[in-house]
Amino acid sequence: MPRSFLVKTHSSHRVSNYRQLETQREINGACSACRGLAVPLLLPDKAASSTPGDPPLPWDRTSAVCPISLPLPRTEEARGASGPDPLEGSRADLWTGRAPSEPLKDSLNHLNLPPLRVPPTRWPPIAGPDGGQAPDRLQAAPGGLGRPHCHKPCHLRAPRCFTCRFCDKEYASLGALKMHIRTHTLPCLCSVCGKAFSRPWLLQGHIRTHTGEKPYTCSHCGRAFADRSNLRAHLQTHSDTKKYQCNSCARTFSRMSLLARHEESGCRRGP
DNA sequence: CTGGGGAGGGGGCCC
DNA sequence: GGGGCCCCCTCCCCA
Repeated sequence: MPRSFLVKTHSSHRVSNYRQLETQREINGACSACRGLAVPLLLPDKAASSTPGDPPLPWDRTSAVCPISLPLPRTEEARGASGPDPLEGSRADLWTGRAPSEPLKDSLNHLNLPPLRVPPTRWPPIAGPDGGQAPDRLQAAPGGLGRPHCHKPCHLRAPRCFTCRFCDKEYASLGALKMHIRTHTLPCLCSVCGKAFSRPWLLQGHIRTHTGEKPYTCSHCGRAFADRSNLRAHLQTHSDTKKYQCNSCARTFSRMSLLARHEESGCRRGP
């Protein structure tokens, strides 16, 4: 069973757009693990800010969340040369207090998050749909991250378990719970594009998409990849034996996802 | 429909 | 206990 399968099984739960999760970010402090991560290159055009005079955007306020230093020259020419930023509206929504865009509001409703406190001194208020304060989704539980005891039937056989107050997942240790909590709070923020991640190394991998760094090289063809997993998947293409076989037609595939898509499309060839 | 690259996610393990 | 890293996975997109 895939490990990720344990948490999110339905595609409807997948958050492919980080606008949906940005409001969940841990507010009351920077992610210490992300300190020191830097992007030593020019900002791509798509990361340029909006028009001058607009309120400052997240990447201009690195002190707000994760203080990832970004000593980048950002000229007005670069700002002006870029086209409209598809994420601009949502970013501005989150950091300026303007009412969230409709997709963002829908996402918030979809997430159905429990409340969590937002310290007003560290985080700009997010306007709700009616122009008032947004629903208080980030309010922390009194005195902790989660519920230290189960008050319902618990699937863990541990004498004590910790339940995530965001999604009711249960963990045998507080450390495991804290790690899980990060997937809700997303404390690691990319100062280039504003995307948020649960862990520093995820952010590092994302930063490579900005830098173009590809440290993983295929020993067969020399092709480079930014992500080890993608290299591993690529290595499968060099393999004669494909791991995943269709039960109906015996075709083999290099990836489970390809097999799944093959079966979903309706394999009628038979064995 | 298929193959593959790119991006990102989660839990577990080790130090 | 925390952080870094690993492994395995999914989803999206394009040719």
